[in-house]
Amino acid sequence: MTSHPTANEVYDMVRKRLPRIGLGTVYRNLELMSESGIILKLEVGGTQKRFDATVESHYHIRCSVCGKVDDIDIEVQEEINETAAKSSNYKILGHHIEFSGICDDCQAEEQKLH
Amino acid sequence: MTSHPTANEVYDMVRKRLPRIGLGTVYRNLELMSESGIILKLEVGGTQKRFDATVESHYHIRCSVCGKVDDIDIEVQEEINETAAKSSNYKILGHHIEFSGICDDCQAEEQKLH
DNA sequence: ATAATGTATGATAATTTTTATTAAACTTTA
DNA sequence: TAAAGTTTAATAAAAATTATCATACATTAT
Repeated sequence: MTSHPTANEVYDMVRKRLPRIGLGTVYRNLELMSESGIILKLEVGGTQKRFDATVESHYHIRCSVCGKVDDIDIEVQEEINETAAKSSNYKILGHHIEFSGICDDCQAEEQKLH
Repeated sequence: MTSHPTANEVYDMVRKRLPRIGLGTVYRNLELMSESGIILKLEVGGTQKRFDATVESHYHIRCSVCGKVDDIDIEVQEEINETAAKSSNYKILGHHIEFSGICDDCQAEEQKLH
């Protein structure tokens, strides 16, 4: 899937097929899958972690109103890691860009109120 | 300060001066201060939120080993918001870059083991 | 087949982090 | 200096995640 569900949202989806599955099983398998590189665990803004079926490097945008997370399809900035390495004594491993904005659904909601 | 303490770390620091202060008071005031723009609330990777005394736009790096968060002093990419706006139907509000890496302390730790 | 061993599960408890509640202490205003 | 307003510490509650463990399920060996 292309959405970025939280563990609870995955639980709700999976339960439609496997009604007796436990939330712990969902957490455990999401963790195992992200450890083995099948999925990504996103530590984006908000209170919950989110999971991403696309493991190739890409960026995200998070709606400041509803918290929804979507992919942002812009070019990955490979060179920025070297730039960062020059002005830091960390060994740079990678980077992630998180945009914040208002999704079209929430923009429409806002319009309704005026 | 230039570090990026969690609420609990702030609590520990403040308690040295005000031993009877409560953790709730720390959370409440950090929240109020970030709402009014005196400080930043960082929603970076890891399980806890962190707070930043520097409110001017800048980027961060997080140590994958110990979780420490530092500033990365590279130029802020103003134009990237417009790039993102073109390939998204979100109304873009801003962005944040979080690098991941290994801090010098943890690099030194690693050396010790060899 | 079936017994023995290994692995994953659901149920539940425990932990961690943050937010909410509230009576009392402190401040400001009248 | 009394009344009203605000902030606090203490505590409870909520939200998210991780740990525990007996049992169910699957695999392998006999």
